[in-house]
Amino acid sequence: MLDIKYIKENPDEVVARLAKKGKDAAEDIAQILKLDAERRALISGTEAIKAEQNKVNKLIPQYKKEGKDVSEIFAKMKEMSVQVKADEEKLKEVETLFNSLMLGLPNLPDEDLLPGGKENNEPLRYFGEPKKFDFEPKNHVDLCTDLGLIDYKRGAKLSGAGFWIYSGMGARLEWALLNYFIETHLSNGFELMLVPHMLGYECGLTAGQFPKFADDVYWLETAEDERRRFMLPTAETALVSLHRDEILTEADLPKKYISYTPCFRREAGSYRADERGMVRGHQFNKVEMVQYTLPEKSDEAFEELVSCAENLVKGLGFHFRTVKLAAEDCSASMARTYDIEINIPSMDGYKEVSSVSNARDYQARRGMMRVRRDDGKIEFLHTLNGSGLATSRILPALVEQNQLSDGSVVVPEVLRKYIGTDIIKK
RNA sequence: GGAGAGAUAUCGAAGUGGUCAUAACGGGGCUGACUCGAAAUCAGUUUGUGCGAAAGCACACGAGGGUUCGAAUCCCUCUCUCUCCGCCA
Repeated sequence: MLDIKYIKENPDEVVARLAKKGKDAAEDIAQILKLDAERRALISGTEAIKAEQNKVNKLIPQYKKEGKDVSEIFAKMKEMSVQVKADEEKLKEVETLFNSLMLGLPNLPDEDLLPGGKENNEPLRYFGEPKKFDFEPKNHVDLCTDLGLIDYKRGAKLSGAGFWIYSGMGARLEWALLNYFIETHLSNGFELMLVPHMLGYECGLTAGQFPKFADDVYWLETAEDERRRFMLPTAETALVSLHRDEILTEADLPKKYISYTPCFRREAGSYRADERGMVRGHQFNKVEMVQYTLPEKSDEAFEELVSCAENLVKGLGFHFRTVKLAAEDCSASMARTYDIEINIPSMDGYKEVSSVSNARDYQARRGMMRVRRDDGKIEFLHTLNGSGLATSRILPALVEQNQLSDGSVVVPEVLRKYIGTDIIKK
């Protein structure tokens, strides 16, 4: 959520910056400003009556004690109470509309981002060289099937398209990756949290996924009188609500969390022919990093998260690049995002394995997450998140980049201690 | 699944229709006094949100509704916590 005071003072700038994100917000902003004026007029009007009510109210016990007639006062009070009720109803209407417009506004992109979409994404740095093969490399679907790493058929049997089973060495490899990620993060001072995989609506709202993208997640069927819950699409949705409605102290920050969870996404209509195998499924495994920081420390934390993600990929020995996303390619909640993309030889170009973002105070405002400064002042803190990492793109890249001419796959050094072998053969 | 109890500030807790919400009483924290220092003691201080240029005003007793001139207090719905019974990895 954006700051209404900021919008009020800089409406044109807000519209211009949102335009960079591909959002024409001129009408919404105009409407918001109108509703805000209405809202404040109603508030001060109602409060004046309430103050009068309170004053009169104090007289009643006194009058009664003295045996005076209170019927006149009662009549006056009734009148005021009717007025207040009417005003409050109106206010509620205005605020409902105001809030829904405010919640619909995306975050402001940072000033230095290029406008527009993917075409304006800017690669910042490359690591390593693309893999060259002196034989015809196989794609990861064939490799994984041949080596018995992934059982696509039985995955589909169990749950349908978009699901697969990690089997045999594939499951070992997947688990090894997760172990490698988690151990690395722990050594970098992150705290591991194992969170619920079913979440309440407020979590999605705070993270910024709701109300707009509420249809992109799986909702659990619940009884009429039961709280509605959805399967989390990323651990960020849980981790970013950890401190909802809390006031942390300056000494509490930064909070550095990681969590491993499966991620559940409907991915309705987004399935593409070139995304075979496990590149885009309804369930995938991911370790997520989240930081809560002081506002002035979030840029530093952002760089830290990017390098944490980069180091994980480096550790696996992969060629990758880090890309600064153009404004429109950043998700709605985020002020800036860098993607780490690796090369999957059978696919054109690069695929995202990590996305690191700074939400600044956007999520903090939605979830009332604040920090009490040492001088006693209270302000919104900043939240950041990044994948560290999602395995569903790493494993295809791993088997494709590390394949040998006989179809076996070399296990990266860092994973060997978890698997107990340096090569996966038929 | 059945039965019951509860939710008030930083913690425990009082308040059962108005004069009792910064909120009794007790503890904790902070500041000061006493002290070489500490403990003990004494004094002071210690919620958040909204509106407002400010003074200030309003709101909040788990959440949302209702009754009433007036609700922490009465009524309804929901959320959460605890206890007992049943079931159970």
